[in-house]
Amino acid sequence: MTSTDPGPLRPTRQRRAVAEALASFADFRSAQEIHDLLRQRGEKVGLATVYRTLQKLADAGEVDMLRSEDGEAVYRRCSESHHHHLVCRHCGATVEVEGPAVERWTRSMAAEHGYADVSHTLEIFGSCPACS
Amino acid sequence: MTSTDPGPLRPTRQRRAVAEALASFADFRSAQEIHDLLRQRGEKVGLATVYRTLQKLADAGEVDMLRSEDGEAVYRRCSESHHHHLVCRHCGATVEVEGPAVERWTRSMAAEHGYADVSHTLEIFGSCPACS
DNA sequence: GGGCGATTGAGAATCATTGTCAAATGCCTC
DNA sequence: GAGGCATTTGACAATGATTCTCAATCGCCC
Repeated sequence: MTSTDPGPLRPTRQRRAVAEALASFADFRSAQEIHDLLRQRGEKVGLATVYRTLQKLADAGEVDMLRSEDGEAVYRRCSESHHHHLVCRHCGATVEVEGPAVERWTRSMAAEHGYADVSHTLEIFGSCPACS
Repeated sequence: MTSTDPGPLRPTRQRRAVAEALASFADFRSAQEIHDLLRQRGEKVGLATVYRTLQKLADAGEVDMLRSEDGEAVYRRCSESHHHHLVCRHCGATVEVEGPAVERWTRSMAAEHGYADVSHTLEIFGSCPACS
């Protein structure tokens, strides 16, 4: 089944460390940056473990994952409801935005062309007030 | 200066080959797939050249470039107006969609938070009629 | 035809991400 | 609290896309 089997997911020291690292950031960070932060804090966590943990958190919907323009995966803790991001392309400052208009629009576009089981990705980039 | 003068862009055999390859596809292809096609056709074009050419075409706005879910860059020739894509996640069939609603929405979201110089990316994924 | 800068190609180099597999750990049962 | 066992971890190799290097070629203009 594609329906996610919740699975056990044991709370280990490493997983807690990654979760805390995420909590200390306000914007998107790559797995490598998170790994570096943990290193500096003295937490010993393997890089592969950071990747694995981030993926699981993303699957569980506890963090957002998106691709920066050069294709690198970046993560950020987030509210649980469906939303999108307004990201400053200079400093990375991020605002969560949402609105039924887009959701409705994507759904109707998909329906119009007979597409089922629809999902979408939407990110907005710009210069934040501080960087303009 | 960072602002690079576009420059002439010489029409070479290789660039023509890549352009023709793109013309023969209706959906998104990776640089590697395009390179393979050229190989099969007997055209001798280096992989690095295919990458370079695709990037230039994308910069010039003659092709669309987007990232598949696993971060790979994929390209497709496209109409010139601003639009988005409805992509079948099984077979890759693509439909170009557009609508002022989203454009308006993203602009107003950005304005509301004081962001300037706004751009956005939006892709819709689903199962096309043939794959459902 | 010649000059010359743009372009190409082959392969090395980079770099994020994933796979491997033995060792370590968390949890459950007794 | 000890033992059994599946999950998780970590160090490092492997993968795979993309970029870099640089000498050889090519296209354009005179």
